[in-house]
Order: sequence, then structure tokens, then C-alpha cells
Amino acid sequence: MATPADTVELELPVDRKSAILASALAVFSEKGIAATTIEDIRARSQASVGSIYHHFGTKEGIAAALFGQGLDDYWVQLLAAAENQPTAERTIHGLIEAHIHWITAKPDMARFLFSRRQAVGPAYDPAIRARTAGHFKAVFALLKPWFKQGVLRRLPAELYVPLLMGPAQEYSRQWLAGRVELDPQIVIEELSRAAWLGLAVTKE
Amino acid sequence: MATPADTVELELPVDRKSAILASALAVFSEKGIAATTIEDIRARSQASVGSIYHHFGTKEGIAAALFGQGLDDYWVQLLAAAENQPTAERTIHGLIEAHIHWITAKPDMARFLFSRRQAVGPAYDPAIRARTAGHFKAVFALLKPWFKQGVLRRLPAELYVPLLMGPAQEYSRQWLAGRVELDPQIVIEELSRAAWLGLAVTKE
Amino acid sequence: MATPADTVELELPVDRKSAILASALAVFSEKGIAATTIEDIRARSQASVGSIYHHFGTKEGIAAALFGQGLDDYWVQLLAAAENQPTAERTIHGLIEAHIHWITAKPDMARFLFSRRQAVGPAYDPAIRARTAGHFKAVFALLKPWFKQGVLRRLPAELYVPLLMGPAQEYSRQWLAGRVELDPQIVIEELSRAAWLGLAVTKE
Amino acid sequence: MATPADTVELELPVDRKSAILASALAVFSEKGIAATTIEDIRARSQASVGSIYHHFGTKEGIAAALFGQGLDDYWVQLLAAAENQPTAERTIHGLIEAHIHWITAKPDMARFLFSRRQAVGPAYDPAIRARTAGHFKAVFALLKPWFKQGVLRRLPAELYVPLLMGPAQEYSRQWLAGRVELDPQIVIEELSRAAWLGLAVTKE
DNA sequence: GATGAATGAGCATTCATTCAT
DNA sequence: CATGAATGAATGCTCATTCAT
Repeated sequence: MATPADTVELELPVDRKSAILASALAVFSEKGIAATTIEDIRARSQASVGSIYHHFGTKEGIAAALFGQGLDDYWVQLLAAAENQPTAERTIHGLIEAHIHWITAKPDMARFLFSRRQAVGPAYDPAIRARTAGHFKAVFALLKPWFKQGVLRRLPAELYVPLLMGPAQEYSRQWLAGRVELDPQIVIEELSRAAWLGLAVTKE
Repeated sequence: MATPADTVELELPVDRKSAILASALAVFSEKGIAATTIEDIRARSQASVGSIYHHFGTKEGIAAALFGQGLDDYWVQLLAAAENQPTAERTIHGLIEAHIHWITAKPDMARFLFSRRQAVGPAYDPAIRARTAGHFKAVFALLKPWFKQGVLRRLPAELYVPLLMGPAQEYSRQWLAGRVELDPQIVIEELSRAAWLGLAVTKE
Repeated sequence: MATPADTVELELPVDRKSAILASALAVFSEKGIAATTIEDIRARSQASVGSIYHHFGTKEGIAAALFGQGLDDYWVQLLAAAENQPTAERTIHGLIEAHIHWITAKPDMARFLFSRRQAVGPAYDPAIRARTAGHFKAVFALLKPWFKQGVLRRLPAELYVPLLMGPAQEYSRQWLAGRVELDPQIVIEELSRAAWLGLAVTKE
Repeated sequence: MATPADTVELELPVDRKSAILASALAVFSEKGIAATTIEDIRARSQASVGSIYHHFGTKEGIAAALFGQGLDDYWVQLLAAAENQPTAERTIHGLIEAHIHWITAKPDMARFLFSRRQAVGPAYDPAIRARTAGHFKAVFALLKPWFKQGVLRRLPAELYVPLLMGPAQEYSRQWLAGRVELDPQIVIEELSRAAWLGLAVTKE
């Protein structure tokens, strides 16, 4: 067995394009998006400037490609986790659990994705918004039945994300910033509980 | 009739230093922090480059000064709102309400403050963390009695902020990004309710 | 024949890197090192700022490259002139002659080289010192035999350069500053004589 | 007794003007002339920018004042040392001795003075040249008798300084640069000897 | 597709100097 | 005479992007 697990750095070059994206993500995470230069990405990916521009056209092109990739990956996880759950409570639990697992598994991508406005310029805003909306709609569709059954509360649309994901999102930011370290299982239970209580119809 | 109300721009120059800070905040909000140049700030504040550097030493110095100012202002509001409340529920309600009012009153500063990592470099991190921790402690002290009375749940410290402020924070981000527009009163009630349910001891 | 001999200025661009070095030397000589700006060098070399930085990394990088080049060139001349001389006196004469010829042939480089401390920052000091020491050692080795034969005096090491090159060096500085103009042959004889008398073992 | 010997730094403020000059010299020596800013001088002299400009008008004005002061001081020493000597050899010895003593006593000023071209801009050149010429003439007059007596050689005027001061000057530069450290007495004897041999008429 | 030298607009920062108090 | 806030031209350097090979 040649390469030990922590020499990950050197395993990049699957193909050029992916290597560049992976390197970009790594550097973004290390130095911040704004502070990252093409030269940083070039050095890490062992590609040439020309090659980078050949594949992505612009610095922002790299970020956009990365963002799209991360966005889809994230929502795919959420969707999968929420499917085929027997109850609303378990569905919500599945979403929170998937969220925490995902940021834990891919912290660099999470950091990048959650820095929305810094990551990709306003030009890409509509596209991203549309894509996010699409994903969200798919997930929301899974909750529909329970709204009809009166298990989940009917609220102004803009409040669902804050109530559902707000606590998890806030915790994630702190964890990604290295300010916090807890047993994931406890965190998931607690954050799911909060989301559930905020959304569930009170029995009286 | 000399100056119409919306020509606010021109009323800046109280004293140089404040004018620079105010202008910086305005430009940060308009173009984003990373994209803001000293020249932008200079043009808006009608100061000279030299003057800016005389007062703040570095571009980051401006951001740091602004951040400190905003941070204190924010927490002062929270603290005031949470003081002298008769019940835990009302205290939590006060905090959320103050939060929403503050971001509504000072959206530019809120945008700046909530972009933590982009706003001020890692050099200032410890200082900011300490200052935030201090403010938070003061607020948390107001909730102490209810922990002792068994009204509020005892949880790992890292979960209080997510449960208490997470929903409000998530909503604020969307509102500040212009993605949402709701009746503040409804928002406050809903977000307070979520925070309360997440923190309160369940009667059973 | 298109370009007259004194339009040397326009013949620069052999390759970019050399053109930049040559231009830098010219401007250093004209305006002084401290007063020379990158823009001066850029204008003269007809390169772009980016190109200059691509090749030399720093303003000081240019000076360092130039210094190394000049240093080697100077000592190569001295060494060649001192080799294979029949007597100590002729060896010393050869060194002084080579020195005067070199500064006469390359006054700009001489001015640059002899302004040691101003030319290159302290960071490069050790490297330069080592390089100079190496060159000096090679030359000194040529004089060794005559020390053994009792023709040249044994003195504290630090005095050899002052006694050998001091008069020539002082004259050179004045000549390079344009304060003096003499028949080189007379100068060489006189300065060689002084060096020889200072170093030779007195017969008597 | 209040102030210990090594707190010399704090004893500056005799009067403002002198304090500024002394500070300037100190900083020049520490950071180099080109790298010294008015702010450096201000900080060390504990004067205000305004005050500095009031007294010297320009940054170069400081250097010029300092240069004049140092130049006169140097030559006064040389002259005194060469006066009333019984022989040409002792006169030359006196000059070299005074030179070495002076640079040893006032290394900062020596460093400043010997960096001629960097110290003061070309504007002051004629004035300095004239002043130096005057001083030199006075000293040279002391040697006149021995030229007439055929003890000292008649040479092109431009060669006297190189032959007389060249070795000492070269040694001084190295000593001031910290590259050398010898017993002053030996150095003086050796450098005087070289100067004498270079200038004396050979007995045959 | 890949390479890397070249480009040049743009930026943060410095610093001598001025001048109102 | 002293002070220090204010000025703004000038400078070294960065970096996204292009393009000939």
C-alpha cells in the first residue's frame, strides 16, 4: 500500500479539470475566497495558467463551477435522507442529520457554499437562486402530506427555512469556524427537536 | 429648501474620523467588503487618502474600528431589551425582537457585522471573540435565574446560540440579502416562539 | 547602415531579462539608485511592469541580479590580469591596471558596484560578502609565492585591500564622480607604485 | 546622579535644533539615509513635524546642515593634527592619525559624511566642493615647504588625495561597515607608512 | 489541450510638505 | 516657535487575463 491516508494532497490529478476544482476549493478554504489568486490554484493543481483559463474562462468561472457542484451534492444528500420517512418528525430529523453529516464530511465545501455572496458574484445570483429553489421545492414536496394532515403548521413561506434549518445552520457556522466541538449525535437530536417544535402544530 | 431628506449622503462630515467610518460602511454595503477600495471610501467621505491613513493606519484598520463599533452597538440593544423582563419567555422574546429591530434599523451595519470572517482578518479574531464572549455572558446572566428554577433547559453551552438565535439569524441573512419581506411583527412572534420552544423545559 | 553608434539606447532588446538589467543600470547611473523607480526602468526597457516582476520579483531583485553580474565581471578581469606575471611588482601593476581599465570601460556598473550599501539591502550582505571573499581569495593566491619568498610583507589580513587597492579606489571614486580627468597611463603607474611600495618588503 | 550612561538616547533635547540634527544622524546611521523619513526623525527627536520644518525647511535641509557641520568638524581635526609638525613624515602621520581617530570617535557622522552623493542632493554639490576645497587647501599649505625642499614629490593634483588618504579611506569604509577590527595604533602606522612612501621622493 | 511569458489597469500605502490653531 | 491633522502625488507591487508557441 503505497500512499498513506494523509498524503491526500498529492493524489489530486485525476484529470486536469477536477484537479483544478479540488485545488481551488482547498485554497479557498485555507486563505479565504477573496484572498485566493489564480497563481495559488495553479501552484496547487500543478496545472498552468493557460490550462485553467482554457477550462473555466474566468476566475469566477472556477467558483461558479465549484458552487454548482457543491450545491447539487448538498441537496442530493438532504433529499435522499428525507425520502421515505414514516413521519414528519422523522423527515425533519433526517434533513438535519443529513445536513450535519454533510458539513462534517465536506467542511471545505461547506465553508465555501455557505459564504454565498462572497463565493460567486451577483451575476450568478439568479441562476443559483433558481437552482436552490428547485432543490428546495423537491424537498418541500416531501413534507406536503403532513401539511394537509394538519401535522405541520402553515406559515409564511419565508419562515420555513429559518425555523427548519436556522439552528442547524447557526451551529454549522460555528463548527466550521472551529469555535465549537460536540458529539454529533447530541447535536443532531437537539437541532432536530428545535426544528420539529418550531414547525409542528401544537396539540393543545 | 436646501437639502432634501434623501441627500443624506452629503450630511456626513461631522468630524473626519466618523465621516470616514460612515462612508466605509456605506461602500462596504454597496459593493461588498472585498471589492471596496480606499479610493471608494475617500471619494465618499471627501477626506484625503492621507487623512484616512492618519486615522486608521490600514484598510483593515477601518474595518476593525467599524466592527468594534457595530458589535458593541448590537449587544447594547440586546442587553437593554432583555433586562427587567418578568418571565423567561418574555426575555427571549425581547432578545429576538431587539435583534430584528436592530438589523432593520441598521441593515448596512448588520450586513457588515454578520460577514464576520470577510470583514476583519484573522489577526483580530481573538479580540473579537473575547469581546463577543463578554457581551454574551452579560446577556446570558439575565437568563440564569430561570435555569435554576428549571424553566429553561440545561444544554451543552455551544447549543444555546443556535437554538436561541439560529432561526432569527437565518431569517436576518435572507432579509438582508433582499430575498424576503415580511411583517416584522409576525416574524418576531414566530422566531421568538421557536427559540422559546427549543429552550424551554417541556411540561409533559 | 541604419543606426549610428551612439543610439545605443535603442539596441537594448536582446532578450527581455537582459534588456531590463541594462536599462536598470543606465537609470541607476543617471538618477541614483534610490531615486530610480520601476517606472523609469520600465520606460527605458520597453518592458511592462508585470514582465519586470515576473523576472525579478522585487525592485531589489533587479539590483541584486545586477550586482552579482557586475561583481563577477569585475573580478574576472582582475584575476585574468594578475595571472602569469613574472614578478610581484608586475602582478600588482596588473591588478591596478585592470581595475582602472574596468571602471573606465564600464563606469555605470562601477558606480553601481562601488555604492555597495546603497545598491543592495542588508539581506543580500552575507551572500555578497561570501562571493567577494571567494574572488579575493583566488586573486590573493596568486600573490602567495612572493609572501613565502619574503618579497611581500606579512600584515594583518584586513590591511591588504586598503594598501593594495585604496589609492586606486579613491581615485576611481573621484573619476566616476566626474571630479577628475587624467591620462590613464600616468594614473596606473602612480597608483601601482604606491601599492607596491606599501606592500613590498623594504630592502635595506 | 540621575541618568546612567547608557540612557544617552534620552539626553538629546539640549535645544530643539540640535536635538533634531542629532536624531537625524542617529537614524541615518541606523536605517540608511534614503530609508529615513521625517517621521523617524520626529519620533526620535520628540519634536513635531512642524518644528522640524520650521528649522530646516526641507528634509534635505536637515542633511545639508548636518553635512556642513560634519565636514567642518572633520577638517578642523585634520588641520590641528598636521600643524606644527617638524617633518613631512610626521605631518602625514598626523593627518592619518587624526582621520582614524575621528572616524573612531564619530562613526555615525563618518558614515554619513563618506556617503557623499547619497547624503545631499546635487544641488548642494558646488557649495560642498568649494568648502572641501578650502579646507583641503589649508591643509595642503602645511605641506608646501616640503615640496619646495624636494622632500615630497610633485604630482598631478588629482593624485594627492588618493595617495595620501586612499589607504586610510578604504580601511575606514571597511571599519565603518563593521567588516574589520584592528588595533588602531598598528593601523595608523601602516596607513601612514603607505601614504608617506607614495608621496616621498625616493632617495635612490 | 497545455504552457508560461507578457500585459497593464488598479490598488494599498508612504511620505514630504503645508497650514490653521 | 510649536503642534499635528490634512493633503495628494508618487510608488512598488499584484493579479486576472491574453496569446504566441
